[in-house]
Amino acid sequence: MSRVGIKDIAAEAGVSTATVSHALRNSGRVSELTRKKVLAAAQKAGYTPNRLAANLRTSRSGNIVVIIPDVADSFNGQIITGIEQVARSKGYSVLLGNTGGSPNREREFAEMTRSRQADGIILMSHRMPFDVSGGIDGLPPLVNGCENTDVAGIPRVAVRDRRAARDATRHLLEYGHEKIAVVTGDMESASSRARLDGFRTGMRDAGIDVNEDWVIHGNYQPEDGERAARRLMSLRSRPTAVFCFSDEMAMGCMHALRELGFDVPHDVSVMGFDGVPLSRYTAPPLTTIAQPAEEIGAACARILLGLIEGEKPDCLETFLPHELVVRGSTAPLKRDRV
Amino acid sequence: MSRVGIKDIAAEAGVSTATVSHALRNSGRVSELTRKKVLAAAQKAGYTPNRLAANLRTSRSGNIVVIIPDVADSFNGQIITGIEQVARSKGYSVLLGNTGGSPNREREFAEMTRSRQADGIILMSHRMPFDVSGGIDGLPPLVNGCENTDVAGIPRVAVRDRRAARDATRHLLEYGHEKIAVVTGDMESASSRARLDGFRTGMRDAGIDVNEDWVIHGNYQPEDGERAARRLMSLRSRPTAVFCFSDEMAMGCMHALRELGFDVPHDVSVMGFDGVPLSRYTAPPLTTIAQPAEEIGAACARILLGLIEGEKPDCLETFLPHELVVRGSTAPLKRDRV
DNA sequence: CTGAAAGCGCTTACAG
DNA sequence: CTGAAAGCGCTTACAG
Repeated sequence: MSRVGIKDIAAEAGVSTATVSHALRNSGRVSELTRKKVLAAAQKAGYTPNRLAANLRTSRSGNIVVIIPDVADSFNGQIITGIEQVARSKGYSVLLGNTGGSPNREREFAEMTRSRQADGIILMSHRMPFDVSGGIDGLPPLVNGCENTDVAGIPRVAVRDRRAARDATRHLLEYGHEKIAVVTGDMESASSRARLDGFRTGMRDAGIDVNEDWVIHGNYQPEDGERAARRLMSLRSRPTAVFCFSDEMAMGCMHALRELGFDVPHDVSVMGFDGVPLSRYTAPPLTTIAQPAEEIGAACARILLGLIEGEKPDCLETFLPHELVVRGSTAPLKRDRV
Repeated sequence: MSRVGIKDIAAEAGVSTATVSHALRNSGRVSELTRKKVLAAAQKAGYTPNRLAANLRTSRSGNIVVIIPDVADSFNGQIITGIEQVARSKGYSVLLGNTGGSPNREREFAEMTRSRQADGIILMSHRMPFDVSGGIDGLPPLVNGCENTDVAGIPRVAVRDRRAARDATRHLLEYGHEKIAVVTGDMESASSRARLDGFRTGMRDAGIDVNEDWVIHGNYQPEDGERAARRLMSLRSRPTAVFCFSDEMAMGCMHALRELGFDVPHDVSVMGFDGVPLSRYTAPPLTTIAQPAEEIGAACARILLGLIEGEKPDCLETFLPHELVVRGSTAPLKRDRV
């Protein structure tokens, strides 16, 4: 592999290593002629700069780490795609911090900034992986994606969760549903709490009491939706609609309902949240609140790279628009149903 | 951030930097007492080693790069999960090389080994991103996941694609289907060609001719399955079963069939390939060939890390077992159907 | 078991 | 516009 270094190029081109370095990085401090000479020598020698050396010298790794519970989750996958695109376009690489939701691993990945393996962090978690009791001044460049750490001063990109959940609720209300269940995300998460709050607000505005037996806590996975559906349908009094805080939970929910002999949407309407690509393909296709996942990721990356290069972000909260996508998994309430 | 270096720790502990380095890395060349002293000093100073410096010195980045078409794809997501787990357990980090199938980007990410940003590559592509006309001796540590580059000497981890596709075909044949369509992956890919070959073998063994109008080429995405279904159902002579080379295509296929008014499985049986988590949750649940995706990723990582540390792999081809998972999307052929 | 010192391959003031 | 030289913060023979 590339055993040839900047010294060899300097010798070959008959200039100093300083000049080679400038020419290679196009710093503009080198005459056109010299630059050409250097480039030719580098080309001829098949030279590739050793980034490890440049990294040490500049104290920058050129990496960002994205701390995320599960890469294999559809929504997370989209977020990462957006992050990667922007990072690459600006010469950065993405380190994968897959945590499975473990606070320990979140902290381990966050440590990569201290050990200089990463220049900044995109954090898709509601937990702050650093001690901020002494303020946030010592923190590395850090951006929150979707989730909110409840630490003031950390930039964040997300949809307006509260409003989005209220919009979902209104959709079900407009369809005549009053017996509405929700399957939440982790209630430690401010974003999940905001969604629940949006649901409650929507219900209150319509003058309808929330049945607390129909508030089931999940964690965004299909299994959680499945379990929730079984629980709900075993109740004496059953909901006519279920609003899940993720599409994957909605898929699990629909699956369980079907197995229990309920028809979606005629017996029970089901809504999701996220608008993942596969939500179009379920049977029936899923009504959902679509989030611009790739753009959220892209915006996170843009803000983080700005932070790394020393910019102050324009604003701490960037809200991207959500969209109600009505498909076949919700239907107007049949008043005469069993 | 950590402005304190090994020199500060050395001064604090009253030893040399060499000793600090040994103590910190537990090289065993330091007395227990000295080690304790050093560790205490490091602890007290809140010292975190600068990996950039260690990297330059040892000429190892501690990173591997995974070159993959689409992180957001369910199957790819599982593979990456397996890779990440093993890499982390051995102290390596994973750089994300999302290519969207672009040969250019594949090459760019592959260059990260030349620039020392990565110590090795897991390549989920059928294209070799290096010039191997002069042999494979100059190649960096490299492992092929699932895909096959057709370059001899590159370790590879996959299922037996040919056999797996034949098993799928046999399942449909056992259900009485003879009019079987396939939706393939990229035919540039040896793995997709092997699956098609397995299908043809299965058909031939049953003495049934393959109708070439029913061989549709896709690229693993739901849209491809959708398009294939529309094409197939517009034919004068229609298949009674469709075998898709990915679950996502099968989902798209089922969706289109439903929209066209066909019932799955009673009018048309549909099979997938991969066994992604969501395949359980489709309606009807998807019959598929399950691949041990996480284990494939894990095995890739294990072999690659071995290669990086100088081991020769036991064998160049590691085949992991696939499994036919029969669910509701396939059914015995109704002889009397329209 | 411990230390003095070289060096990994770049970048960057500084001087000319 | 160009060069000589210091130095980023570690690790590692080498010597004792």
